[in-house]
Formats: sequence, structure tokens, C-alpha cells
Amino acid sequence: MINKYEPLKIEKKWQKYWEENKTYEVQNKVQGKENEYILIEFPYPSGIGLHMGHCRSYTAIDALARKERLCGKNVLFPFGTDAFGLEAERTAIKEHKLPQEIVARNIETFKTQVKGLGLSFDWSRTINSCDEDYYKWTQWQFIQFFKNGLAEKQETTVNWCPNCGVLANEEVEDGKCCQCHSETTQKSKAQWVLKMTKYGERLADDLVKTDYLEHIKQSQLNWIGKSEGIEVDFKIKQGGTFSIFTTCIETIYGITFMVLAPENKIVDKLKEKITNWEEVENYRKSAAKKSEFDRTEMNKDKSGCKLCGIQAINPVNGKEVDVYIGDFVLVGYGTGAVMAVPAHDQRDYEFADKFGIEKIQVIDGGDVSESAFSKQEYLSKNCKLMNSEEFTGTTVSDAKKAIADKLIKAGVARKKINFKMRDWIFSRQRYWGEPIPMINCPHCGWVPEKEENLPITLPHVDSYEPTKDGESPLSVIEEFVNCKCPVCGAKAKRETDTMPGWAGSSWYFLRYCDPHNSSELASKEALEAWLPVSIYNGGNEHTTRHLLYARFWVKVLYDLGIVPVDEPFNKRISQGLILGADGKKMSKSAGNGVDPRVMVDRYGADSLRVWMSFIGEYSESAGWSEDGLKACNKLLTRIWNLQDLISDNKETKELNYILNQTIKKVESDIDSNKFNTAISAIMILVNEIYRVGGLSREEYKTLLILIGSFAPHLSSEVFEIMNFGKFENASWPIYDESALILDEIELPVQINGKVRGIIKVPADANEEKVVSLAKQNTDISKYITESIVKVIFVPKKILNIIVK
RNA sequence: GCUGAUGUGGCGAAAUAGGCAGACGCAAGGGACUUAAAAUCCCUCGGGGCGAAAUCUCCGUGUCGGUUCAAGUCCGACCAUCAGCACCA
Repeated sequence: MINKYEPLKIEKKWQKYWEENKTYEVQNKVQGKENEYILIEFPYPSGIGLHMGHCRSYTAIDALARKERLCGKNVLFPFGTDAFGLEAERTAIKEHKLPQEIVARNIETFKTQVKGLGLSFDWSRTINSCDEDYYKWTQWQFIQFFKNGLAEKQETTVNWCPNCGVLANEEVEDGKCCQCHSETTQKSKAQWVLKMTKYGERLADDLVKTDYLEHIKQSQLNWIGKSEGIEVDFKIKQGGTFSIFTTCIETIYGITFMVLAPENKIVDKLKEKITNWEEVENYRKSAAKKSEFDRTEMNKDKSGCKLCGIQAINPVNGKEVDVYIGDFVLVGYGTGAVMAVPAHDQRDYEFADKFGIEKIQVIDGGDVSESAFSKQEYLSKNCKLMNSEEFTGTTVSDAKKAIADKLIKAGVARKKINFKMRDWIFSRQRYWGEPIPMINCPHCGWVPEKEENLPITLPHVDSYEPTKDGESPLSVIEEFVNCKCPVCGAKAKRETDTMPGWAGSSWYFLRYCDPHNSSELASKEALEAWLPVSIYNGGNEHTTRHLLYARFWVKVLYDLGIVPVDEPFNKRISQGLILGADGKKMSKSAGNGVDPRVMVDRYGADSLRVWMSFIGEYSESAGWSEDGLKACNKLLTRIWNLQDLISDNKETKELNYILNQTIKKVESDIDSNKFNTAISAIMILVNEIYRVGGLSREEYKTLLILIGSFAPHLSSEVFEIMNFGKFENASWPIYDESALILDEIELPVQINGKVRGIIKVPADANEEKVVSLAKQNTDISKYITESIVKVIFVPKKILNIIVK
């Protein structure tokens, strides 16, 4: 009689064994093995520690990594922590401690908890974004961006909270500060930006090279917001010109006014000629007070102000129209000016209504008496133009081309591609981030720190809370600020802004390839060995921005010859949330949280791992239930207890078919991230083994390998008990295709589309044979009361007999 | 508003390429073992109808239509939920 299944005991034993034997440490090259890079997003090590969400993705992706290893791949499956950023700083401020202390403590507990799940990470490659020898390279890369004209200091607007100072976009919720809830406003400030817009085109177009989920690609495209159109010059009657960008050049004959962004510099140039300047100034002031949120909130009333005394001239017909400023026009997009065609654009329509401006319909086929006949509607309808001189009667698509050609020929327009995406504001006026390694010299301007002086480390300080004047807390530390210009040696000031939380996470996957390299961020050989990442798993919340930043970062490094690929990730997947038993998101306040450690102590890590895989479709959210966990514990106990049913002289072939079928199913399911059905296939196999009443050693070994990706402790232990050798040295079983071919199959038979019976037929039976077998079956033949008019036979699937 | 996804028993969910809807599991009910409980094992389990029975019959995958011998799956319209984007010219 075998011992009882005691998960807690065996799990500790094997975790210790894996750690001591460095079982999952991996070399960059192994003779005769193909490399594969499997990546999970490195977590922020919060003080609360591991939560269920981590367990779900870590254990599922670990199952994939373990399976790939047994399939003979050399697998890189690393782990690290992303401890820079706002969250750590806030926790530190709350606890009145230094972020450095908090982070060190949290990382340790986090790692211990992760190890308790028996994950097959290569612990020798662990990195942490706030370690000096890591962020040294983040800083080094910033300098490369700068040297190549991709980083520059720009005057930009920042979110400003009267209490907390400068806020990151993610700290502003509905126009309010997420901490003190006061109204935020916009303030102008010189900030470092990375010129991501230069890569807009490639970031959009190169998505075809990737295998991301459709909605992930879509939101990348959405964020990039590429739109192709025409930029057209408009003369101002009173002198000067300005340009507008439009994607609907076909509506140009419908222009009845123009709108400029309030901040547009042209307005200043026209000051002399504007007869209501005071009114204009007042409007500009009130617009400046509004936050970005107020400005971009949809469905609010259009506001604006006429520039009295100013007319613009439509280049197609010389028509003079009034010019307005209005805050629905954004200075940062396009040219900060629009042509207004109220009949065919809803915003222009509302604006025209408010100011009593006429509307000219130029696209036929819609009604403009209530609202605009906009491009979303007319583009799909093959409409024709009206009121458009020589273009009247041509179709929209022809007119688009013809009008553009005419204007381009006349030299007043050109094709243009615009992006919604802005450059990446890279400065934070915060303490807990990588210092930006730049120095401002009175003679040389902005110059990078000498590379041999990196890293520029964060000074340990007493106070690091955000300052009230909006400058970085580092700015008040004299020893940090004062320095010498690396070029001319003059007294100079160091940049005191730090990098955003996204910085370290934009390249950490490169560092994993060569984490201890002290002379470069990673060697070319190491990067070539592993990149691109074959599968990358991470949370849904920050997928869009993180992927965009990381892709941009890698493209820059690729152009500089540092990285061998221009797309870092082949495939991106996301796990669904684990919800509380009440179906709501697990949270402290809802009191529905479940601590994974408690569950591990109660049932063992293997049971939790299996349950996290079985709980549901991987990408969908799933509700927690302890009963489900119990069921998985039961499965493992049943597998353990099979030790009693081994019989070596067992000659039966009864399990042959189902065993091979299960191997095939589990293999393909893990490959396609259908972990839940992989587990159910194993359950079916185990049920069948119990029904048959015994199995051979070899069959048991196969079962243990299949479940071993999910329950590695159990399989390791039973391998040892059964003298199967070391589990990590096992090979993934190869299913026997011929065993899956049955001589005889069960075929459903329908009469008039209704299943009336199931008959056993030879697998290769033809239609004639099958029909005659069906007719011999009295359960079926009793329905054939009239003459057969049609027979549909799909081999191995169905027989449908139509009678009439 | 736009884009994308989802909608199947009491519950979590399956269903390869249009071919037996509800695999697998939970909960529930019944039984075996036990002094008893736990554990374990076995049986039943979408809904209605006829009935002694089911291997009978009708209905059933958000709603309404369509294509097809055959639709959870394809097409059209709609409803609901979730996510991302949101005055982007």
C-alpha cells in the first residue's frame, strides 16, 4: 500500500531540489537544441504580495515552458521585478520609509511566494528595474536616443494639481487628481520627450509582422491613429496664409467658415487686423484654463469666438469665409486649424448652429436638416457630389482624387499622413525613477553625462515627496545638481527629472538574454540567440501603451544596430481576471479577495496550479471557487493513487487509443493556450484508467508527464518513487498516429436532419455500405417510411437520409 | 459615438473545417462502504409532455429573420454586457 498524497511535504522537497540543482538555469546555446523565449511581464512587487491573477498567468505559462522543455527546446523563462514607479513611491510615502527599503523588502517576499508555486524560472537571470547595474543601461540607452536626435527638451503642457504638483497622465482621473481629488489644470513646462511620432508609420505598419490578438492590434492602431489626407493652404484676405489638414477633401466646396485652435500662433500674427481682440483674448484665456479632459470631453457644447475682420479664401473657388477660434480644434493635432463643412461634419454642424452660419450640402444622397451627413455614412454609399462646380456629379471616391490632384498641381496642397499619437513625454518630477543622465551647461547647452560615469545614481535622501513648485525633489539636493560639464568642464547643472515607470519596462526582456553583462546592455550573440520573444503574456490593463513603448524602443535600438530584430514579440496573450466568488473583481474593500498562499497551504501548489488552468478559458475572466480547487486536488489524489493499480504484465491494449488521443490533445491545447481543455482531457483519461482498472508502468509514466506541466511536484515525486529517473529529464511522449485510426467508428444517422440512431461502421466504409448498414438497423429503418430522395454522407461524420 | 470581444443548463464551461449541443468539473439528489462522519466508489442530473419504462416525443445555444440536407458555428438586423479609444479634422 502506497503512502498518502501529501502535497505540502513533497512540494517543499522539490522546490529545494530545483533551487539547489539549478534545474531550470539555461545557457544561451545548447548543442542540438532549438531556443525558445517565453516571457511573462515582470510584476511590480507590491507589499500585498502575490495575488490570484499572478498565479493564473504564471502557472499557465509555466506549463507551456515545461512542456516545451520536455519537447527538447532550450527554453528561456525568466523572472524579474519592476520596482521603479509611482506605486512604490506612494507606498513608501504612506509608510514613511524610503522606497529603497520598501522595494527590497517586497521583492524578497514576492520571490519567496513565487517560488512556493514551483515555477520553472531561471533564477540566475533575475533582474530588477531599480538596481543600479540595470538602470545604468536604461540611462545609457537614453543617451543613445539623445545622440540620435530622438530625445529632446520640449515645452509641453503637464497636468497640474494645486496640492500635489505635476501629475502623470495616469494620476489624473476624470480631470481630477487621483490623490487629493482637486481639479487639475494645464501648465506649460519644459520636458524631455522621446520622438515616438517619427516611428508612427512603422509602429502601425509592422503590426502585420506580429501574431497579437486582433483586439490588441486594433488598440495599437487606435492609439497610433494614423490618418491619410491632404494639407491645404488657405490665403488670408488681410495677409498671410495658414494650412489645414483634412481627410475629406471632397467636401471642400462646402466650406462656410474656418476654425483655428485658440493657441494657434497665427492668431497672434493677425492681432493688428482683428477688430475684437479683447474678446478673442478672453476666449483664449478661458480655453487655457480648461484641462485636457474638459477640452476633449465629447458631446459638450461647442464654444468659439469669431476673429472679426478676418476672412480666409477657399483655394478651389475663391470664396471668402469667416475665421473663428474654437477649443474643439486641438493645437497638437494636424496644423491646429480646420476647414469647417457643417453639412458634412457633426462638430462643424453644431458650431454653425451656435453661430448662425450657413450650411452648404455638397454630397448628395443624405439629409442635412437635422444633423450632418458625415463621412461615416456617405463613404459606404457611393454618393455623388453636388454644388461643387466641375466636380458636381462625380462620385466621392473620384472627387477625392480629382480635387486633391487639382490643388496639388496648383501648388497649394500636398498629401499628408497624420498621427493621433504624440511624442512620449519622458520627464517626471518625481524622486523614484531613473535620473535622466543629462547636464545643462551654460556654454554647451544640454549634453549627456559621460557614459563611463553611468549610472547616475539616486541619492539617498530624507525627503523625496513631490515639491509644491513642480520641480523634481532632486532639484533641492545641491550635491546632486551641481556638476561639471562633461564637454568644457564649466560649472553646470544636472537634470533633476527622472524617467517614467514605463522606461525600465521597455527593454527588460533584452536584459534577460544577458543579465550580468557589465560592458553592454546585452551581447549581440545573446540577443541573437533568443529574440524575438516567441510568446509574451501580460495583463490587459497596460497592454496598449506598454507594447507601443517597447516596440518603439526596440525599433530604435534596431536602427542603431544594437538589437537584431525590429519587432520584439511574436505573439502577445493576456490572461483574464480572477474574480471573487461573488463575480466581482477581487479587492480589499469588497472583501472577496483570496490569498493564494492560504490555498497553497490548504491544498498544495500543484492543486492550485491545476485549478488555475482548469478554471476557464485563459483569456476570459473567471470566478474563484474553492470547490473547484478541491476537485483539482481530487484529480491529483486519483493520479497519485494509481500507483496501486500498476501491473507490469498487463497486456491489454484497452488504453492505447485514449492514451494517444490524450497526448495529442494535451499537446495541442497547451500550444494554443487552451489549458482548461488540456486538464479535462487528462481527467477523461484518468476516469478511463479507473474504469479499465489498471495500467502499465509505461502508461503511468506518460500520464505523469502530461500532468507534470501543471503539477510538477507530484510528477517529480512519483517519478522518483517509480524509478522513472529524474522528471526534468523525461521526454514529452510522441503519440502514435496509427493508434488513433480506428477500424470501426460510430456514425450518427439522421433521417430528414434528425438523429435517429448511431451505427457502427468500418472506418473506411463507402456511402453504399453505410446506407445498407443503416437500413439493417431497425431503430433507424422504421423512420424510412417513404421513398429516399437524397442521401448525404460525410465520411466519419454523418449520414443524412432525406425521405419524402 | 467608434473599434473590438462576449452572450450555451442551477453554476464554471466544452463543441478541429457547418455534422450527435451541454464533454470535463462544481453544486444537488440517490446508493455502497462506515458505529458515525470525513474520505473513497457507483448511479441520476437542460426544460416540457405521454408513460410502467425510455432506446418515445416536442422544445432548447441573447432576440428576430435568412442560407443549407444540416446552424451554437455562416449571412442580415436588433438587444444586452465587457474592454479600449473618444471633438483627431
